[in-house]
Amino acid sequence: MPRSSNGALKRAILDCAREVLLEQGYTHLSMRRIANAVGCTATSIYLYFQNKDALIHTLIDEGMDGLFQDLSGSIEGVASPTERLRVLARRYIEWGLENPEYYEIMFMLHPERMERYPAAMYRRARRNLEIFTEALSESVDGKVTGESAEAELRVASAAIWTALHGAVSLFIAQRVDVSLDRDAVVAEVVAQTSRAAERLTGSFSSSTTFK
Amino acid sequence: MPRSSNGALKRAILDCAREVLLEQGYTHLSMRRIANAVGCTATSIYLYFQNKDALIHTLIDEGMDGLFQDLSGSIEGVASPTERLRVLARRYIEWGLENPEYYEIMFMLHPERMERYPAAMYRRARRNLEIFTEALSESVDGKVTGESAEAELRVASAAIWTALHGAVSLFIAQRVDVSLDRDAVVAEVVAQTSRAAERLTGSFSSSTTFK
Amino acid sequence: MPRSSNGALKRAILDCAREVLLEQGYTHLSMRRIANAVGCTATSIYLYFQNKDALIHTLIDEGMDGLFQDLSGSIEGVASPTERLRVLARRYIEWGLENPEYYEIMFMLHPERMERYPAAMYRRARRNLEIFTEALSESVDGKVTGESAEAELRVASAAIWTALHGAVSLFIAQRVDVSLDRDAVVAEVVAQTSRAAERLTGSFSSSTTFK
Amino acid sequence: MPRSSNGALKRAILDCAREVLLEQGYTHLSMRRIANAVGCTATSIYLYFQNKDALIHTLIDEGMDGLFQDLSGSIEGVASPTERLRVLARRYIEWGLENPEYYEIMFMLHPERMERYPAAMYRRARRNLEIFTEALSESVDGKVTGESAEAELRVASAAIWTALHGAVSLFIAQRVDVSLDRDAVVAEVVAQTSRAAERLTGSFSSSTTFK
DNA sequence: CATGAATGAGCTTTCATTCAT
DNA sequence: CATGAATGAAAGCTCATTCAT
Repeated sequence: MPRSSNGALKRAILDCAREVLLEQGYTHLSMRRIANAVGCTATSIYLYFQNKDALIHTLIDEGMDGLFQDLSGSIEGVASPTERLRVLARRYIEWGLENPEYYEIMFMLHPERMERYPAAMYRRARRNLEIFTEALSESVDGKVTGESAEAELRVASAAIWTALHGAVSLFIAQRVDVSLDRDAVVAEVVAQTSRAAERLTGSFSSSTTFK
Repeated sequence: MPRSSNGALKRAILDCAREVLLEQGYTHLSMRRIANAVGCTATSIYLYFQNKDALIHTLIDEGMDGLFQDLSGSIEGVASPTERLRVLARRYIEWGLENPEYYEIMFMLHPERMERYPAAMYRRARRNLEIFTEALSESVDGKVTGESAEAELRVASAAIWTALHGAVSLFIAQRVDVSLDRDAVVAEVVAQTSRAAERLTGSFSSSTTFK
Repeated sequence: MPRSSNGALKRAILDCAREVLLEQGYTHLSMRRIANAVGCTATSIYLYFQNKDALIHTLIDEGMDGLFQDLSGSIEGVASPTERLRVLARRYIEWGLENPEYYEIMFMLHPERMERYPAAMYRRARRNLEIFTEALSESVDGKVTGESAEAELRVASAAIWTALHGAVSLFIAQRVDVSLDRDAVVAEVVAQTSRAAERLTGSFSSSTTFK
Repeated sequence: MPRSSNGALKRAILDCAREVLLEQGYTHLSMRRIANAVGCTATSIYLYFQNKDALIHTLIDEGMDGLFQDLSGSIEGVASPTERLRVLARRYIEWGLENPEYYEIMFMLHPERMERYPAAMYRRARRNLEIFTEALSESVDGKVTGESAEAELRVASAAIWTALHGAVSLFIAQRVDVSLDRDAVVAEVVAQTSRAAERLTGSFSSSTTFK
């Protein structure tokens, strides 16, 4: 069953892997099943990927890149830094919900699999976090000072990211009560996270120090 | 290796399953490994649990109960509703980080395994969400009115929960940058979520409507 | 296809493994083939052996023990030390030719497989060499003296062993010209090796020093 | 990666095969690995060799020729027939230890692979035995007579060869106690074998007839 | 002359589960 | 109450080889 050459099969393998992922979940993602979906033998996959790890890493990398393109695209032309942060938050969740199969392997995989994640790919993946840190940084523009300013920003953007991730992952896992209006929940999460800037600059009453 | 009868072995199985879970992760949780840890045969496990699903569901149920006990205990004697919400948020994260093996199977499992989750257990699990809804409800005490008042509260508490879950799950999966101060991130997440009440009651400026 | 319990299958596995070994050679000795020969599934083998290595090591150990029993039995009641050495040499070759399948895995395996050979088994295996050293030692009885006496004996018995092994292994591998009288070759090898004692004691003319 | 045409690639394949053999052992010698080492595809190998067997046979043939050149060269100018035999014995072992990768496939392969060994090559390989027979023959020069004289010589030289092979193969397989002085063992083996002439001519006391 | 694409057979091993005792 | 014996399905992976280009 020869293909039209030129790596068309490689593309097909990646696509079908995502398909399997979407329909049967990561647990059932096996080389044989992928091969079956593609219409080739399991052996053929090894012509394009050194092993299963490499295949998955490629998939993750594609996902990371796709997410980053989406996020950076979304804030183009958005002038207000505050608004930019909000847009990012919203796009993150939406991208996750639109690409659950990517999202699952990107962020919901057992850490064991990630230990061997190549450094070059890791750097690309981090951009998805940095874009939040940057937006937050511009958003507070100089108002957060002191030695630990940068650390504070990184902490805050990590907190934002975890919150967004929580929403995406629970929706994907179908753990959020279906009787709730999904859009409303998303909006609420976005609202909660996108006020981080105000907190950092202390621009509202709450002066509580948390234990 | 006969036990003192009467389900002592059942207890041992559950405990050892958690042990295996903690030490080797869910991926490596197999009937044989549990049996090995217990000191019985894999067959024996089937005397107490219909199958692997049932065992895991029991484990999840125990975890859900443990979490609920912990959460309810934590707000006993806390008068301020606002403070109560904050305490709950903090306790949720802390419990998750203290009981990662429970948390992993409770909330980080592929939905496939949950599809068969028994209704009775499901109801018990929901209390962990409801406790947030209640706290939030008391926190806004009557200030959120109208037909959709209840829905709004449920939406808001779902949003809180997802944010908390995001933090716990990413920490467990070791996906949060290790160079960050974990306590600081947790504090930040707690801070972000525990201001939900203010939002609902409109007690601050932001009047943005989210697209 | 349940067996008569009590490890009868374990025995059958070992026996059939030897059978496969004899008929198809080590290269084709696979878990599946063994299972096929036994009449069980490959999985069942793992009930009795941790893995393929363990199975082969058991086989080797059995062979080593069998050889040792044979060798020690052969010299019982042989009074003359010189004659004892000759008998050992002859029995070694004969045992090898009678048990080619054992011999092949015992001494003709790639060292890679032997790296993991358990220490306890290794000690048992060494007895087959030591029995030669002892016989040689008694054979020269005190006539070889000096600091390096023991080392000399060990060197000489190693040389004897390698010669015997060479004959066995080449016969097994069918590399010796079939037109030759096998018994004659064996007799010649035995003759060559069993005069080692004379050499050590210098009881004949040859005083050449070998570079 | 086109070569300078005319079989340069064939040469590279053979050389790299030996390299792989030396570094990874026969077990890991696969067409793919050879191709990798050469820098061509596995398919290309089939342009020069009908199959893996043919490749290995060629390698064996080269080895057999190399050994023969070495052996014949070694006795040039050695006048004494007795000394010639000794030199041959020593060179055989040394050549084997210096070219373990050749030796392994030449003499330590499962007979299955040799069954298909081409007759022409087989004849060339035999010269390595005949050179021993000849040396032995000259060594006893007319003193061994009778109908079976030739057969006796062939038997004796086969015995010599097996002894030498035993030493080489066990050293290569790392089965000889590493605490022993290798040179001493080799010297001992050479000593044992090179006295075959004396035995044949009955030039020493031992009049034992071997059972 | 050389390759890229592909395969089928085979490998060791792990898994959840069943059944007679 | 508990086990020993056994299984079928599946996993990831490697191999020698073929064929059209």
